[in-house]
Amino acid sequence: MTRPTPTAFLQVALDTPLRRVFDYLPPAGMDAARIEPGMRVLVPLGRRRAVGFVAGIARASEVPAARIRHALGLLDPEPLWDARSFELLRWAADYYQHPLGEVLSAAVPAALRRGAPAREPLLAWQLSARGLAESATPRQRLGPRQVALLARLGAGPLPAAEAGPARFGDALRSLRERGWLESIELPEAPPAAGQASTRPPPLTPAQREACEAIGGSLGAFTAWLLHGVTGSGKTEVYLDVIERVLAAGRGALVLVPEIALTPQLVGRFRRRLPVPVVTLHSSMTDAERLESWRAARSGAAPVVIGTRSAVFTPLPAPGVIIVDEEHDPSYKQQDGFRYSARDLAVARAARHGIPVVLGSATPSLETLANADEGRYRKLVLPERAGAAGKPRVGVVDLRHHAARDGLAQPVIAALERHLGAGGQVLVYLNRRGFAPTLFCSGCGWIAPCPACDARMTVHMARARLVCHHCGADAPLPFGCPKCGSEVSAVGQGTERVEQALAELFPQAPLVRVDRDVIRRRGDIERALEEVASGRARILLGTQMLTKGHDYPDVTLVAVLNADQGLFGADFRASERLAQQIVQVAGRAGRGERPGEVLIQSAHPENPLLTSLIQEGYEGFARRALEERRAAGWPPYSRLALLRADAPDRAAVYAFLHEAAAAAPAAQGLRLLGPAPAAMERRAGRYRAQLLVEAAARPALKQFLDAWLARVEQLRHPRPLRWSVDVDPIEVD
DNA sequence: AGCACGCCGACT
DNA sequence: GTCGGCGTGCTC
Repeated sequence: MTRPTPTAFLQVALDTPLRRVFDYLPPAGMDAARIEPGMRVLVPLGRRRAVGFVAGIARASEVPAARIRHALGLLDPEPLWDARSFELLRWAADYYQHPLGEVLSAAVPAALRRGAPAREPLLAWQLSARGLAESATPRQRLGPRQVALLARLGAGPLPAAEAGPARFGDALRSLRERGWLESIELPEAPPAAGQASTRPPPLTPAQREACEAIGGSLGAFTAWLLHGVTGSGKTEVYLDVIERVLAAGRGALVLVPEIALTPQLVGRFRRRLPVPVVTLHSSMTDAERLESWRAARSGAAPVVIGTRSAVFTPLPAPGVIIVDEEHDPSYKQQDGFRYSARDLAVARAARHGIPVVLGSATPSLETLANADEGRYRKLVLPERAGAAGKPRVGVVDLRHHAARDGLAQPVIAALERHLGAGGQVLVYLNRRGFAPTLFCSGCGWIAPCPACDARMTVHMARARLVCHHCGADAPLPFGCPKCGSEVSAVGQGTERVEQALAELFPQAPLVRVDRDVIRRRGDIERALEEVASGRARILLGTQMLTKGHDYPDVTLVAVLNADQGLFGADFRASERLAQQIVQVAGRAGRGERPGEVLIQSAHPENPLLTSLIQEGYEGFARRALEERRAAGWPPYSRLALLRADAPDRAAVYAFLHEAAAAAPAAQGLRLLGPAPAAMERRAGRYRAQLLVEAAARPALKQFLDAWLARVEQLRHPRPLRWSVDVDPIEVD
C-alpha cells in the first residue's frame, strides 16, 4: 500500500503584466520535493510555452483542478538566488507595485529569461559502458591517436574544450561513432586568479579614516554616505574596502551610472584587485552578460561592477555594496519596473547584514536627509592635499552681455586667455543639435513636432528637423511652410556652438561629445583619448561629459545655459542643475593649475544659484532641503504617481477621474489631480497623472495596496495604458 | 504581453 | 469569393 502523494501546486510568476501567479502541477513524474522557490520552470501558457519562476509551493489551489496543467520541465537544480536576495526581489515587487514575474525577469540576464542554463555547462567526454567493455579487447586495430585518446580517457573525463582535432584528430569522432563515448557535465571550473599589478597609493588622512570606519563595519549593516568632492579619491576608498572584504573571503558589488562604466574604471579595478572582476552593463551582448552573471553567481568572479540592474546579481558571499555617484538619476528605472537601484542596494545590504557605501561629490537631497537624521553615517573627503585649490567660480550676467551663438563676450575672452596660456577648456551645454527652434520671421511660425507638444530641433549637418522626444524627423524646409518667408534657427545647441568655436579659435582642435556624435561602443573612449593626449584643446558637450571622467589639464569650464534647470516644472530641477554644475566644475583645475568656472545666466541673483556659488554644494543643499521641507516635498514626504496615456485625450482623463474616485479613504495622505504631464502630448499620446503625497512610507504602501487593487478592476479602452511610479524622480 | 477569435474592406 | 485590419478576451 502506498500513501496517496500529497498534491503540490507550483505558484509560478510569469513575465506578463498579470499581477498574479499561475498554479501548475510539477512536471509529470517529478517529485515536488525537488522544487523550490527561485527555480525556473518551463510551463504551457495558452498555446505557447513560457519560462516562469517558482514563487511558492502550495498544498491547495483555488483554480478548478481541470484547468491546472503540468509544468513541462524544471530548468534549475537549485534556486537562482539565495533566500535573502530572493526575499529582496519579492519585497521590491511589493514596494514598487509591480508584477513579481516581471520583477524577477528584470533581475536576470535575457538569456535566462529564455531558459538558458544558470551554470555554464562544462561538457566532457568519458568512456561509455560499451566503450569500457569493447576497448579492453578491440576487434579492430586502433590507430595511434585512438590509443592516445583512450589512454587520456582512462585518466578521467576529457573536457570538450581540450578534445580538439589538433590533439586527437579524427579519433574522437571515430570512437564516438562506435558508441564508446558519452558526454557528461562537469562541475564548475575552478575560479581563475586575477592579476593585481598595481599597489595602492598612500592614502590621505581623510581617506584612511573613511577606510577604517567602513572597514570596521564589515559584517553588519551600515549605510555610509561618502561625500567626497571630485578628485578627493573616493575610488581609492572603494578599492581599500573591497580589498578588506576579499581578505575576509567575501565579494563586492559595485554600482556605477551607465555612462561612467568606462574601460578606465574597470581597468583600474582589475589592476588593483587580485581576483577576477566582471562587468554588467547595457552595451554588452546577451551572451556576455550571461557569462558575467554566471561568474558572479558561482563565485568565480567575486567583484561585480555594473549599472542599475546589476543590483540583483547573486553573489555567494557578498561583503559590501558600493553605489558610486549615488545621486545619478540613471539609478532609477524610468519604465516598466520602476525601481531605484540605489535604494534597493541599501535594502539588499540590510538583508545581507553588510555595509553599503553611497559615494558622491553631490549627494542627493534624500541621502543628505538620511544622514542628517542618523539613518546613514556620513564620511567626508575634502579636497586632496597637493592638488590645485578650489576653482574660482563666476557668473556672466546674460542681461548685460549679449551672447553671440550662445557665447557671451566675457566667456569668449576667458576661453582666449586659457587657450593662450596652454590650458584646455571645457564648454558645457546640455542641449544637442544646432538650434532648439526653427522660427519664421514673417508670420511667427515655429516648426512643431506633429506628434508631441514640442518644437523640432534643427540638425544642420543632417539638414533635418528632429524631435528629441519621439524621434520624428523631417527635412529642413527652405522657407516657412505657412507664408513662404525666410526661416531661421533660433537658440543654440552643441552643433552650433561647435561651429562658433571653430570660427573663433580656428587654431584650437575641438572635440564634441554628445549623443549625435557618440553613437557606438568605443566612440567615447576615442574622444576622451583626444583630450587626454592633449591633441584636443576645446572639449564641448552635454551631460555625457560630466559623468565620471577626469580632464586634468582643463583649466576653464564654461556652463553656457544654467537657466534651463532653474525654472523646470519638476521640483527636482534645481537639485539636478546644482549637481550638473558642480560635477562639470569639478573637472576644472584638477592638475597643477587652478581652475576657473564661468556660468552664463540671465538670473544670476537666483538664490539657489548664488548659494551654490557662494557656499558650494553643501550650502545649496541646506537651502534646497529647507524649501523641500516647507513645501512638503520629498524627502519630507513620500510620493507615488499613477500615470495614464492614450491617443484619445478624453479617455485619459475619464480613466484618471474614475481612478481618483476609487481611492479608499486614508489618513495622512493627499491625492492630487488628474493633471496633464509637463508635455501633455508625446509621440501621439496624451499623458496625465494622479499624484499621491503621503507623510510616510507605510501610509503610502497601505494606500497603494488597497487603491491599485481597485484600479486594476477598472475597465478602460485597450489603447489606454497606465502605470504606477513609487518614489518617482520626475513629477511633471 | 502574446495570441487567439471575430466581424468588415480591397484583391489574387 | 478570400486575405487581413485591429477590437475584446484569456492565459493556471
